Amino acid sequence: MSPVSTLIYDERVPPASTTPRATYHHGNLRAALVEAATELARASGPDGVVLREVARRTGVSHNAAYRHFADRDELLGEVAAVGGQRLEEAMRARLARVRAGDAAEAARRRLRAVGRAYVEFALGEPGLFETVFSGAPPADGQDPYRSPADGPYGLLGQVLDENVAHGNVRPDRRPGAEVVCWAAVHGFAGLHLRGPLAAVPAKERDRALELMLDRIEQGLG
Amino acid sequence: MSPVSTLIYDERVPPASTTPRATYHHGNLRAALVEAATELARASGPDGVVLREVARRTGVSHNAAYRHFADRDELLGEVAAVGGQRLEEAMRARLARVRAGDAAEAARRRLRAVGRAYVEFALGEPGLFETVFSGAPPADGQDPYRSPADGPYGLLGQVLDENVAHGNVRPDRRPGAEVVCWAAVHGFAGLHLRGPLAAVPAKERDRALELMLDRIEQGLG
DNA sequence: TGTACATCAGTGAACGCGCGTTCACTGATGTAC
DNA sequence: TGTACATCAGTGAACGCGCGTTCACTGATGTAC
Repeated sequence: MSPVSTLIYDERVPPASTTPRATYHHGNLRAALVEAATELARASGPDGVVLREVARRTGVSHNAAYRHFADRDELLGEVAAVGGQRLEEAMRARLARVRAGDAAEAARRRLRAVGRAYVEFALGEPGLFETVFSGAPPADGQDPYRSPADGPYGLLGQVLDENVAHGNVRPDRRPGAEVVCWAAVHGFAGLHLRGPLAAVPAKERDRALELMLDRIEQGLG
Repeated sequence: MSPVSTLIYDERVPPASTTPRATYHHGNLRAALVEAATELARASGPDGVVLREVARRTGVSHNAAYRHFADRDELLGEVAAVGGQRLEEAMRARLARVRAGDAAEAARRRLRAVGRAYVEFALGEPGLFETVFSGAPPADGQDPYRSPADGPYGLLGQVLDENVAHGNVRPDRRPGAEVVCWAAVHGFAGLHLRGPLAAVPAKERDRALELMLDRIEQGLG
C-alpha cells in the first residue's frame, strides 16, 4: 500500500502559497487543491473546506478549481477519500505493531488494535474523520461498505475472519460482526468527539474503551 | 412526565404565521421561537435553524429573537434540549410497551427496547437527533452525562441495573456498560444515517440491529 | 380614579461578511503539416 | 525547422444570495402616587 503522501505531495507541486508559481500552468493543480482542502478539513471539518480558501492557499484564482472539479462537493468527496485512506493506514500501522506469537492471542490483539486505531484516528483527526462521514458520496468507489477486500471495512472483516479461524469468535456469531464492531467504535468516537461525553477526561475515556473492547470480545466469543 | 407538547404548544401561542398577531406583544414568543426552530431542525438539522427563518415562521421581525436569546447558539441549545426530551419520551414509550411477566425476561426485553428506541428515534428524526448531538452546549443541565437520575442516559442506567438485579448482566460487567450500549446504538444510528451504511435496505438494517443487540446481551451477561 | 413614568417587547433599516458559481477572457502548450 | 491552430488551464470581474448581529426607534404594559 503506497502512502497517501505519494499521491498528495507530488514533486511537481511547489510549496503552495509560500512562493508564487514561476509558470502560468500550475503543473499539478488538482492534487494541490486536494491537499489544501484536506488541510482545511483537518483544521475545521467539512464546513471548513471553502473553495475560495482552498484556491487562496494554493496560490491560484478562486475559480481555477472548476477546471478540475465539477463543484465543491466533488472536491469534498476527494477529501473524504483521502481521509478514508488515512484511516486505513492508521489501522494497518497499529496492526503492524501487534507482536506475533500465539496465533489465537495475536488475532485477539489484532481485533482490539483495529478498534483502538479507529477511535484514535477519530479523536486525533476529528475534522478529517467527520469529513469521511459527512455524507458526501465517495469519490471513486471508496465506499467502505462496497469494497469488501480492502478499506477499513474490509480490513475489519479480515481480522474478524482470523478470529473465527482461531476460535476467538464463534462462527455463528460471525454474521453481522462487522457492523457490531464498527458501530461500537464509531459511536464511542462520536460520543466523545462532539457528543455529551466530550468532557470526559482522556484517562477515563481510555478505560471505557478497553471495557467496551472487552464486552465486544465476550459478545462475539 | 409531562409531554413536550405542553411546553411547546402553549395555548397562549397563536397558530404561528397563519394569522397575524392581534396584539403588539406576542404573548409567548420564546416558546413559539423554540417550536419553530425545532421544526426547522427536524426538517434540516442544526444548520437549518436559521434565525431569520425562525422569525419569519413565527410572524415576527427577525431580530425580535434577541429579546429572548443571547444569540443563535442559545436558541439552538434550546432545540437540542427539546430533542433530548423527545428522545427520552421515545425510549419511555417503547419501555411502556414491554409486557411484564417473568421479571428477568422483561428486564432483558426492556434493555433491547431502549436500544431499539434510540436507533428508531435517530433514523426517524435525523435532523433533531443530529441537533441533540451537534455539540451545542446543553441549555439547562440537559447534559445526559451529568443527569444520572433521568434523561436518556439515566434511563439506560436504570434498565441496566434491573438487568443486574435479575441476573442478565454480570455485576462485574456493569461498570462502563452505559457507554458500551450507548456507543453501539449511537454508532449504529450514525453509520446508517449519514454514514456508509445509509444505503443498506431497512430490512437488512433491522436484522443487523437485532444481531447487535444479541451481541451486547451476550457481552454483558 | 387618573396620570406620569419606567420598563419591557417588539420594529425597520443597515452593516459587513463571504460564499459558490458563471462569464468572457488570455496565456501556455502541443501537434499537424 | 517553422508556423498555424486547436486545446487546455488559468484569470478577473461580477452576480446573487442570505446570513447574524447591531442600532436607534416605538408601541404596549403595569405600577406608584
